[in-house]
Amino acid sequence: MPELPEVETTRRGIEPYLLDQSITSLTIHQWQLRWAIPKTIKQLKNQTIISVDRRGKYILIKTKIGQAIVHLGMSGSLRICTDNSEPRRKHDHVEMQLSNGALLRFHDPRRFGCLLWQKADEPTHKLLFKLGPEPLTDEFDGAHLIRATRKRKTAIKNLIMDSHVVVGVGNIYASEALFMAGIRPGRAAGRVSHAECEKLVEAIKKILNQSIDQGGTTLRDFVNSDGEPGYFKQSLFVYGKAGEDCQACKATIKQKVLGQRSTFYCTTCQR
DNA sequence: ATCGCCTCCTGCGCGC
DNA sequence: TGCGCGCAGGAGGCGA
Repeated sequence: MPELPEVETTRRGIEPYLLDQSITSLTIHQWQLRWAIPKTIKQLKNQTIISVDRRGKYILIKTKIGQAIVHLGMSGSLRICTDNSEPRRKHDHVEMQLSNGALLRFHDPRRFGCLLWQKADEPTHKLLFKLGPEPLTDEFDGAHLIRATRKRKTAIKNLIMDSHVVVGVGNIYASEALFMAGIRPGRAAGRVSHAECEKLVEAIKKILNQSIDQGGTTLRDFVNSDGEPGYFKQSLFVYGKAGEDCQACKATIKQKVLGQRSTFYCTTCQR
């Protein structure tokens, strides 16, 4: 399940193959993703890619006349094939042929991802318009989280996973960051102290940065590789560890559902 | 404005 | 061994 570090690693992995290349053909094998791919996506053909950016978990492939907006959902991946004999796999829904001979493939078994098109003269896409700050910028700081949490009754874990508050914090790292900050996931956001907000912000940045650093070593897996691209197993303290001993205090890691999502925490380390 | 539930889909793991 | 069931999950959309 791609979290922000995986998406950023994907962006870095594909960027060198896409930048300054023109799209010589675009083949859609499956139009029905989370939302149907718009027919207007065909405008990409013969356009030159001028940048490959990321906003939250959205990858933005920009040309002069507009940009493709790609989301990997939870099972999506983007891969580069430089060997044209490599067969298309099941669930390779979109193929983008580039002028340098590379082929970009969008693979997504569960089809929770999306591929949308936005013309350059249109206002910011509604999916991108209301997004909160990037977690790794200075804009996301303690003061921001304090502001966002005051008088909020929703669980702090739900709040940090809300993309209007901050983008890119997924279910796994939400549990991990709250463990690192010593905060119970279910606590009302408004009851998290200023000092704890500062701590939580630092924990989120640390976890995401660590994971991106690890991803850097797997960049080559984005090209001509079998299996899934270089997603990485960061060493996790609580996620998926229900029933196991907490590595910090030996208490048993608990699991509960919060906002319809599995949540893991240590009742001793987190208050 | 805020909250919480629903939904999309397939692969996997479990129990029998 | 094989089958069927239920769960997992990002995040927008919607009803209350």
